[in-house]
Amino acid sequence: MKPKMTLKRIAKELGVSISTVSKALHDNKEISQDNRDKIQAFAKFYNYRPNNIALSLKNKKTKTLGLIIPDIVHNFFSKVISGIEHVANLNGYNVIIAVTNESFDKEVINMELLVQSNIDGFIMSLSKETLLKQDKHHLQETINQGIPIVMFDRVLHEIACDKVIVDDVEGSRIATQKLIDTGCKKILLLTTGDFINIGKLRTQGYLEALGNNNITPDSDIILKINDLGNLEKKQDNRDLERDINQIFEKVPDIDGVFAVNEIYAIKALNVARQRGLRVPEDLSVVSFSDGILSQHSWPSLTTISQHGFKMGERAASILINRLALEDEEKEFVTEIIKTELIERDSTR
Amino acid sequence: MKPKMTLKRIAKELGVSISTVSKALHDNKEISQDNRDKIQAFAKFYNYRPNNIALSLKNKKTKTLGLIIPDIVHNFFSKVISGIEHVANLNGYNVIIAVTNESFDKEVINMELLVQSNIDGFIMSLSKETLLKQDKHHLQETINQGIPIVMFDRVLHEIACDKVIVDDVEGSRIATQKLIDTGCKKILLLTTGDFINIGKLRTQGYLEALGNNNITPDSDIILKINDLGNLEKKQDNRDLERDINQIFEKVPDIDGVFAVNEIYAIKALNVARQRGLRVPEDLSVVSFSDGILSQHSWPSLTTISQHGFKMGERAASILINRLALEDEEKEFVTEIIKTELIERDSTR
DNA sequence: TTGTACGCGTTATCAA
DNA sequence: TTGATAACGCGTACAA
Repeated sequence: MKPKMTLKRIAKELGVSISTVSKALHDNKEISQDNRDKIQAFAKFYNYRPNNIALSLKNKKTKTLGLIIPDIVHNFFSKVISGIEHVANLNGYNVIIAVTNESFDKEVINMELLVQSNIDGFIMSLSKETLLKQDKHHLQETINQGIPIVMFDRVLHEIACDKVIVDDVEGSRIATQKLIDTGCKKILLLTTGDFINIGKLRTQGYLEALGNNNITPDSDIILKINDLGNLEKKQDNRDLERDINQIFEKVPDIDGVFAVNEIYAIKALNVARQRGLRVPEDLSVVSFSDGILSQHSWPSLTTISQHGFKMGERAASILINRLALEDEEKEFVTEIIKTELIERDSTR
Repeated sequence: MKPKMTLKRIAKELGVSISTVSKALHDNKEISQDNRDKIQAFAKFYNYRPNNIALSLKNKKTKTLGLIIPDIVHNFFSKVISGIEHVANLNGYNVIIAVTNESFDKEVINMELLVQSNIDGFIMSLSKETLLKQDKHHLQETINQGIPIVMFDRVLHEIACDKVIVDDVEGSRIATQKLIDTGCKKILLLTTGDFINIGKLRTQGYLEALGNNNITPDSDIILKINDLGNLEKKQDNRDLERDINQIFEKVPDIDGVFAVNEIYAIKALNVARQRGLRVPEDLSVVSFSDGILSQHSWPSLTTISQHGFKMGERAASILINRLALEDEEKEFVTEIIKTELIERDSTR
């Protein structure tokens, strides 16, 4: 195990000073062509690479981005990470990922840890608990420290920073309209509690679509599911199926379902099967979040794609651009990623 | 935006020397109790945190782990990452993730990049292309540079390093045996090309189970699928369903399917549906890799769980232990994570 | 054209 | 009990 090449070692071996080596490697004209060639050849031969830590210490930049997400075992977030990774690498940035597991405390701790790791900026999606508590002191604090934040998907609009979001209202409107267009009259909405802004917004889109078509909303067929954890992981989410079933019991002529995420949609599919309803003949289903479940379920789900990969790409490039600007003057932007209706077999 | 607190600033404010401050903050008895109290209080008040970069420069340790994975949008890898994150954070380590997209070149480049970021060690799962080419120079090189590697799942046994794997042979044997136990006589195997060692090993387990029960293997019902990319993402994987269908055409009395991953199993489910076969009454299906698809498919899939989270945890703690040892003497270990049969609705 | 010296923030050694 | 100094690796302003 050979020790690492450094400017110092090169200098000693070649009998010149460190700064000569440094300049030569930067192809500085101050240094004679002869020496430049010699030093560069030597460095190349021994595969010299400048020490990033030393550079970081000097430049006060680590070329590292901190990424805070609620959950990594989640198709949407995985896609976002992919997108972030992609443009980060293109620009010579590394990405450190920290997972909050939807916990406010872990979000705060992770951010502090990453700040101490001297990351240059944050990309983050807030935990459910943070959204619920509406506690944003840690966010404001990091911004005050001069560390820029780009929020995506789950954002807090009161915070002055860049944001990348999906037009949840529009996406839901389109989804609901699709159901109406294919003849649905009674559309069950499966959504989250209002404290999650995406749940709230998607509910709003649903209501707007109904309004546009002069359909009176019926609170009996709006189910707000309050789960703080991660439903995908829970074994005991039978409860949800039971709740959905009860609604069908009460309102048997439901002919459409709009679910704000894939899991809810799958549950609806299961209930339909239990009740002998054919999808899409008797019941149409549209889901938000185009993930792996939608593609492989039976029947495959018509969904609203959030373009997670693209969201990640945009978030990363916005952050990297801001970091490149040095002096903070550019206005904060809120970029809206267009959603897209992907038609599959769960609708007519 | 206030400038960061440093030893130097504290020293100046308090009118003492930098080294006094440093010692006081380390509660060094050399420094008078008075001064220690004063300095510590001051530091606490101004929320002083030592600069990790400076520490890294001195210690030649970054407390950062490099993670190289083929694909992040993949349930199994996500779980492994979760496990790694978990123990890494517990031990004060950060994790930098790089994705290879199954490409050898990206694997090489990413490793070089992370080496330049001065990560302390690697955790990695090899790309399909690397397995195919059997090119391992980049692995050997990093090891020679004194950077430890822990490989998981997709490993190369010729490389001297720690490894965390699943007993693919045993898992497959158990899966196949389960099918045999429930009465299957003709079991279709859906596997990958042999160049992927997990495909090879799982095939071996299948064959062993047949042998144990005096069943003669039939090459007509062994389908080796050669995909280098990521099948999950391909739209045109209809081909696979067609191929499976053809086998059923040829061998109509197939009554069981063992698939080495979830996607293949889902495809089998689809083909069964097309052919009017009831699962599990007419056809039983067992899959490897317990992911989100297995839980939510219809019927839900009996699978072999690889315990991805645990694999990640073990890989990380093996690496962190080795890093703590400093001088390399400990023997390399190969840890085998027990698989587990998770029975769901696709088997009787 | 080359080299010296300093600073980034920290710790450790040695001198006062 | 305290402080000055060197060192980690690099870049650069300035001196030679």
